[in-house]
Amino acid sequence: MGTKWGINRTVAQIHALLYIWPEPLNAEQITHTLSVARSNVSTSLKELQGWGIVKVTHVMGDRRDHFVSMQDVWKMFQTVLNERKRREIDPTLAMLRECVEEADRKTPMDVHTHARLKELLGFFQSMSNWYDQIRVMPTRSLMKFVSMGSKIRKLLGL
Amino acid sequence: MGTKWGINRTVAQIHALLYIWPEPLNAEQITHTLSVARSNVSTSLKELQGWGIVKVTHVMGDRRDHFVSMQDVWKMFQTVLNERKRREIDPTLAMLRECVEEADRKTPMDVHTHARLKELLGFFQSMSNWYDQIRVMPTRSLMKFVSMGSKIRKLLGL
DNA sequence: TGGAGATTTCAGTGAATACTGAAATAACAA
DNA sequence: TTGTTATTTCAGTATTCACTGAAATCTCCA
Repeated sequence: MGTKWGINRTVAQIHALLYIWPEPLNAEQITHTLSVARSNVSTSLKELQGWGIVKVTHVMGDRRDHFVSMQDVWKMFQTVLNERKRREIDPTLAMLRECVEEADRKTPMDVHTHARLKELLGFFQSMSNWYDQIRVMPTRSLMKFVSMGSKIRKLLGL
Repeated sequence: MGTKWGINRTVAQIHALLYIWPEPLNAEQITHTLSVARSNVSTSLKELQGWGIVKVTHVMGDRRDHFVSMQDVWKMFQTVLNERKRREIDPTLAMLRECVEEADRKTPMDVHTHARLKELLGFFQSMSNWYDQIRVMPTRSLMKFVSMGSKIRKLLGL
């Protein structure tokens, strides 16, 4: 599933391994388990730390860095969502705003094109706000919120 | 943003063009506008039709196929979400179920590993249910639902 | 039924991305 | 310091994915 969402194989594999493994693993162990180059493991671990879902720990009497994955899937979901918003949604939003502004200035602007841009911007703005809601929810609330299913519509009277 | 989400450039470009363009376009016109090979346009259009967000139309006195994009961004969001669920979430879910079943049979199973698998399965199941909710919402309800923002938490007493 | 235009298929090529291994750097203990 | 182990960087290579252009197929009209 990872590759379909723009995540590279090694990164996904390492994350899966750390998620499921009961104890912290060092880079060497990961290298052996997955049969990939040591350097590849190093890069991928940095990537995962960049996303905030893998952390370094240390084990007694061992100089080497050891790594663990975040264990709470809901927390993990929030973390990744938050990071994707920051990296991908926010810049898109900024760019769309510029587009609309520029379109507003160019007076003989095609009315249809203008409408499409504004609709798109509106959508992204709503989504952005919604993401912000998810981000600040305590994990437990998020779980409840998502698990609720059909009750939501009734509650909101939609 | 497309490539980061596993969408290829040409496909994204063609979709953007059709979304913003006021009239239906034929493959020839797309080829010229975007400077890509005719065959590439053909393949990409098939892809977009496969996702259900582009449709064929015909214009009077023209044998050639013309193409239009879905115009309602919210509807489009639902359509893509729905398709991604079907293609990516559902198979993952099935595979996770198998894993958990197999783990249940193997009696001296690592308890931590088992717990992780179950947690992951639980998460995907919740998400799956939630997706199903989104799918059946009328566009207007979805808009309201997403736009509501902070009111949701209050309403749900979270 | 033949043929012109429209569309698709697909083998080959090109571009982007992932991965490796060697060398550089960093961390630390003696 | 100096040597040892751990980690990172990066140029080169491999792999995957995207794209092209030619040929095949399809569609429809005369």
